[in-house]
Amino acid sequence: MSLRLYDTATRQIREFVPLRPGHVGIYHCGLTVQGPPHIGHIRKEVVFDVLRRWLEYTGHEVTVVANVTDIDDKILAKSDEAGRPWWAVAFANERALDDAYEILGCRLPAYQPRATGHVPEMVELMSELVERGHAYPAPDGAGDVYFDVRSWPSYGELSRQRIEDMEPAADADPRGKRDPRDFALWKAHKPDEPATASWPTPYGRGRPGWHLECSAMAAKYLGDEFDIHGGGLDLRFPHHENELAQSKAAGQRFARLWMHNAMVNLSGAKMSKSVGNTLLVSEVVKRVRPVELRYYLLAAHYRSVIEFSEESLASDAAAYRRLEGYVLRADEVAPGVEPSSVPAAFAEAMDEDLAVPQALAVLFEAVHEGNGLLAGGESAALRENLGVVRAMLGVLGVDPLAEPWSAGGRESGTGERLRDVVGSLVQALIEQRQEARARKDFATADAIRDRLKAAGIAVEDTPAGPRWELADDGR
RNA sequence: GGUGGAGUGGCCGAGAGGCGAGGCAACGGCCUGCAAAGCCGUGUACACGGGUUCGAAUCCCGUCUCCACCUCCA
Repeated sequence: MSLRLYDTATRQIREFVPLRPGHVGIYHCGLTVQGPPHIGHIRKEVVFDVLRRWLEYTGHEVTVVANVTDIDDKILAKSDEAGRPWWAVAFANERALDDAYEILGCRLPAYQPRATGHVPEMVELMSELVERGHAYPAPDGAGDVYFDVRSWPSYGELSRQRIEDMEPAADADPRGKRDPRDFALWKAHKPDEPATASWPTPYGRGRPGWHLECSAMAAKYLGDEFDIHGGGLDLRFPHHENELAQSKAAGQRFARLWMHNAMVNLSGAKMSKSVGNTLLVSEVVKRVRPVELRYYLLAAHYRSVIEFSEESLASDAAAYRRLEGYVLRADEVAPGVEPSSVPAAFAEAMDEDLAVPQALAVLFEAVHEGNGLLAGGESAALRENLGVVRAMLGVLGVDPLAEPWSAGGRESGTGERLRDVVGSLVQALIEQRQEARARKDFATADAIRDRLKAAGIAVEDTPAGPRWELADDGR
C-alpha cells in the first residue's frame, strides 16, 4: 500500500511516485506578506505539515519550499499608509507568519525564499521566455513584460478553461497586450513608487509579477521537475495556471502533481482580506489553545471547505481534549512510553489522499480502548496502546507529550519555574483536601476544590489518587 | 456566461449500491462521599421530485440551494 493523492491537474486520485525514490520535493505557495496570517492561511500550512509528517513517517526525506512574496501592490500601499518602508512592512508580516508556524506546531519549510532575493533568477527566466517567443515587452516601452498566452497552446490546462471562456482582465487597460488575458511577468516601475521597489532588467526597471516569482524559485530550489506543487484552491487560477505555462514554456517539466486545499469560510464566504471577514491566528489562539486550533484545522478533509463557527471550533477543541486526556492519564500510569507505530487502518486512511477524518476514527477507537485499559492500571496492553496512540497523534502533529506541546504543558508560555511553584502549592492544597476527605469533612474538601477551580485548576479523583491540571478557564 | 465542488441525524464530519465511521452535545445508567474523567446504553440521518435495482444516502434524469475560481487572494 502506498500513498495516493488527488491531483488537481488530472482531477483524479493517483498513486504518488516520487521522482527520486525515498525523496520528496514539495513547493507550496507561501504568503504575500501584506498582513498577518489568518486561520485560512494557516490551514494550508497545517495541511502541508501533515502531508510532510506522513511522508516522513513512511520513510521519505522531504524538502519543503514555501516562498514569501515580499513585494507587491498591496505591500506598497500598506507601506504608504503606515509611512514605513515596504520592506519593513513585509518583514514584520513575515515574522508574524513564522510565529504562526511555530505556535501551531508546523515545522518550518527547508527554504522560505523571498521574491526580492531572487530577481536575477526571475530575469533569467523572463529572458528565456522572450527568446523563445512566449513573452514580449510592452510595445509602449514602459517596461512591462507580458506572457503571450496565445503562444502556449496548453494554456488553461490546469484549470480546464479555454482562453475564449475566460473573462478578460477587468482593468480594461490592455496597454498593447496581444491578448487581454496576457499576464505581467514584470511590472514597470511607476514614478510614485519608491526607487528601492524596482530592479533593472534588459527591458527596463521594474518589479517582478507574482507568477514569475514562484516559477523561478521553485526551479532554483527543487530543479526543473519536482514532485508536488501545492497551495490554496484559490491559487489554481490564475496563479498556478500561469506558473505552469511559464515554466513549461521555458522548457521545464515542473510539478508532477498539484495539490490544493479547500478554503476556510466565515459567514458563508471565503475568509479573505478583501471581504473583510478574516480571523487572525493570533486572535483565535486566545479562545482555544493553539493545539486545539491545529486539531480543528486538520480534522476535516483537506479538500473540504471548513465553514468556521465558534461552535464547531469548541466542539473540536473538546474532541481533542478527550484524546489529550487519555494520553496524559495513561502517561502518568505507564510513564516513559514512546510513540511506536500506527495501525494498518490508520495508514490506509492516510494513504488514501490523506483521509484524516477516517484516520481520526481509528485514533478515537484506540483511545476508547485505552480508556478501558486505564481502569486496570499499568499493563503491557496499556503501554502498547499508548505507544500506538502517540504514533498516530505524532503523524498529525498533536501528540501532547511531543514538542512543542509538551514543553509548556497545557498553557503555552508558562514558565517552567512558575509551574514548579504552582505545582507544589497545589499539591499542598490537595493533601489538605485528602485529609479532610479522610475524616469525611466533605464541606472542607469541596471548598478546597472549589477554590482551586476558581483559580483555574481542576482536581479529579482517580483510582490512583487525585490528579490536577490547568482547567479550561471558560475559554 | 465558463470551470470545478457541495447539500448527511441537535451540531461537526466521513462514506459512496446491501452490514448505523468517528467526534461534540443531550438523555438514562455504572463508578464516585459529591464531582470530574471514564465506562455501558439511547439516535435509523443523507436537499427536493421522479427513475433504475431484489436493494439507493450512494447510480440515472430533473429541480432547488450554497461555495470556490474566472480580479489581488491560502
